[in-house]
Order: sequence, then structure tokens, then C-alpha cells
Amino acid sequence: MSETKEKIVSLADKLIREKGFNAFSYKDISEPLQVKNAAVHYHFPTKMDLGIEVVEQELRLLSLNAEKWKKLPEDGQLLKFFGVFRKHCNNGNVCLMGSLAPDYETLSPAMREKVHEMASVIVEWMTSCLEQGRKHKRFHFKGSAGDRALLVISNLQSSLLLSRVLGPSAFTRISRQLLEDLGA
Amino acid sequence: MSETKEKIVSLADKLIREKGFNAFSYKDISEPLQVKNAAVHYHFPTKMDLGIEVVEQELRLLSLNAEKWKKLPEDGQLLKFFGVFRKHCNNGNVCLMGSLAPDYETLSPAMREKVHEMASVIVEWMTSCLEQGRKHKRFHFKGSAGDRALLVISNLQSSLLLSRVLGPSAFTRISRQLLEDLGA
DNA sequence: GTCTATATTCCGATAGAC
DNA sequence: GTCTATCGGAATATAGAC
Repeated sequence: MSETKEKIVSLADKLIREKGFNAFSYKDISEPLQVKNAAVHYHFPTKMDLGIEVVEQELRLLSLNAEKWKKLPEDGQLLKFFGVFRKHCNNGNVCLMGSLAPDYETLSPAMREKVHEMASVIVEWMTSCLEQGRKHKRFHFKGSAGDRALLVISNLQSSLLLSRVLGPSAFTRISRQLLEDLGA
Repeated sequence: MSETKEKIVSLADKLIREKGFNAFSYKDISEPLQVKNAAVHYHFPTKMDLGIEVVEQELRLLSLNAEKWKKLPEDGQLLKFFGVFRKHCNNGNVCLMGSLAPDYETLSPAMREKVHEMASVIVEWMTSCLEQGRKHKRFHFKGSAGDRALLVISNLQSSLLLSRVLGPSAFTRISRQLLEDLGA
């Protein structure tokens, strides 16, 4: 992937988190990169093509992190996962799912499919992390690991949304209580 | 408030939940109501004015519900609150906060202030409900009622977002586990 | 691979008649 | 209170030169 193309994807990712997919334009990308709007269209013919690439990049990052964290105990893995969200919170940004889910109905079928894949991958990773962690006595919780994974993910997602509106303490309070609940 | 004005607000509310604030246009409102785009501008000069009215309507509804539920025990009040979200889920819609929070940075200061007020009111209501409920032995949970309220609200919010992407079972699983955790 | 230039469409918003 | 008509601008996107 060319350097310009990488910069475009990286900036689009930032804009989606900051303003939402439907609120940013090609101009928001071409101007800071000091290229013309047509140059962005060369790399990504339509806005949905660009959106799909952003989600695919996130999928690659998730896979990379999962691999990198494999050697850690499950509570350590979970802390790393929380750390990713804390970083977003400190930047005042929301997560990709939290930004794209409300816009889901306005996305192309191909991009919807990618967002669906992203959600599935995250839920599967979290489910496995909690399941293994409970088996190794590093987590303690009631109910199925799948249901618990949904709860944890939804808490992290919304903690960033609430932090936008109520200030960053929302993330701190939610994540701390969440870890305490899991006995981690 | 005139009948037309009420219909505009009601439709705008629906559109914000369905497509997001930045993805709907005055045309999406004027066409179904069979009036001209200028008629909408007469009632709400700018889009932000319309958005503010939608949030204010939601605030009035919250206040009305809180009053209506006052006679119920706290677990009954919580179930009513969950019921509101279940209804949105069945309609395939997200909640107002879940839709507007990602767009927060693109809103006018006046509208941001309204969204902030809405978030505060919801958190305060939930905090009080959990606090009183615990005192009356109807809920059992660790930590402060305020932190727990943030967790419950973020779970409900994101359960609708996840249901968009993963199907309505996400809401069912999250809300059931949530009630179980509270011992309600 | 990036440019200039432009097509097309749609948007939010306003002026002024009725 | 709703209309017609229109403005000014911005959006996505394309054609074709370099």
C-alpha cells in the first residue's frame, strides 16, 4: 500500500471516530494531506470503499494484538484490551463499532458485512478470553462466557460514548468497576 | 404546539434513531409529511433547532415516565425502563443517546448542552433507582450506586447498537444477564 | 499516481407571495 | 402557516491531461 493511501486510511479512521462516517467528507481528507479530492477518489472510488478499508485495517490490528497478547495470562490480555479503549478515551474518541453502529442502516451492504465481521470477531475474542480466564481461576463471574462477553464489550463501547458527553471520568469509573466485578 | 410541528419532531426523532443526525435531511421530513422543505424551516429555522426540540421532547418523556413509575417498587421501575429499550430494539432503533453521542463533536454548543442534560438526567434517575432499591433489599450489587448506574446505562445503550449489527438476541442476552446480576 | 476541471446532485437556508 | 422560487455552497464522483 502506497504511503498516501496509508495516510488516507489512517485519517479516515480518525475522522470516523471524531465526527462519524456521514459527517466527514473527502475534503476533510484531501486538505490536511495537501492532495486534491480527486487523488482520494483514485485510491478509493467511493466513500464506502474507504470505509471498508478502515474496518479491514481495524480487523488486521485486532488479529495482530490477539497474537501479540497470546503469551499473557487472560487477565493480562483483558487489561491490554482495556488499554486500547483508554487510549481512545484520552484522545476523546469513540471506538469504531460505537461510531459505525448508529450509521449501520446508511452503509452499503458490503460495508455492513465488514462491520458485522468486526463485531463477531470482537465478541469471539472476548468470549474465549473470559472462558479460558474462568477456567484458570483468573476471572469469576456468573452465567455463560458469551453473555458476559457481550456485557463487557457493551460497557467499554458505551463508556467512550458517555465520556464524550459526561467527561472522561465515565470511562474510568466503568472500567474500574467492570474489572472488579470480574475479580480480575 | 401545532399538529404539523409535532409531526416534524416525531419524524425527526425517528430519523435520528434510524439514520443518525447527520444522515437525514429536511427532505426526509418534508416529503413524507407532504409539505415543502420551507415549511420545516418555518418551524425550525436550523437543523440544530430541530435537534434540540427532539432532545427536549425526550427529556419531557423521561420526566413523565419517572413520575408515572414512582408508585412502583424499584425493581418494577427498572423493568419499565428496560421495557422502553426493548421497544426500541423491536423497532430496530437505537436510543437517542446512542445515536447522538458519536455525533457530539458536530453539534452546536446549544444542542450539545441539551444532550449533556439528557445524559445527566438519565444517570441521576438510574443512580437514585439503584440506591433506593438496594436500601429496600430489591437489588444486590457491589460498589457505589453511581458507578453501577453507569454500567447499567452503558449496557442498555450498547445493547441496541450491537443488536443493529448482530441481531436482536444481543439485547435479550444483555438485559437478562444484567437483571440477574442485580438480583432483580 | 496525481493533477485540473467539471458534472451532478443535494443540502441547509432565505426572500417574498399568498 | 404554507407556499414558490431560488441562493450559495458543499458533497460525491468522473473525464481526461500530465
